[in-house]
Amino acid sequence: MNYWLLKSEPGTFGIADLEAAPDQTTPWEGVRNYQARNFMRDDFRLGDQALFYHSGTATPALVGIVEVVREAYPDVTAFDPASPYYDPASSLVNLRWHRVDVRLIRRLRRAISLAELKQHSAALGDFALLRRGNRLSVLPVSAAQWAFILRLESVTEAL
DNA sequence: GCCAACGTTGGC
DNA sequence: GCCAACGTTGGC
Repeated sequence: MNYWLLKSEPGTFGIADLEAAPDQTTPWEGVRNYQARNFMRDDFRLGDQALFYHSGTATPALVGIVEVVREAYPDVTAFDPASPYYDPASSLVNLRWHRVDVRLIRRLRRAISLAELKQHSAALGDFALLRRGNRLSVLPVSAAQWAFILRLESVTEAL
């Protein structure tokens, strides 16, 4: 089983939107970065879990845990000229973009902010989220990082 | 709103 | 294949 982190701006699609979605499940679509796509297309497996991260907010933070319930399939938003994710270079015979489906497992008991994660950068090791200038919207999380973050969830923030 | 990081595009 | 221009991301 692999662990991941998925970024989303809550103004576009936040954890509240996922909670409100049918079966608390959503296609993770609109990813238009090759490295992020490759993770989803090549490495996302049924049952993999991912941290749900809110970006572009006053306090960017981890807010939930989701599970992969469908492996990669065509991201048809790329075919729709009316979609903000439209990409005329993608078609069914020359498929460029993929999506997966994820289902909410649960919210975190408390949001864990980026600032808090940075305080634990030594324990987290080489964490893609904390790498300088990282803008990847889909990134891997090691089993050790995953376990550490879930332990952190149970701890009152030491500030 | 600013700006650094960095991916993509396209001319050559 | 190089690289400048440009666009986007995302923290602050």
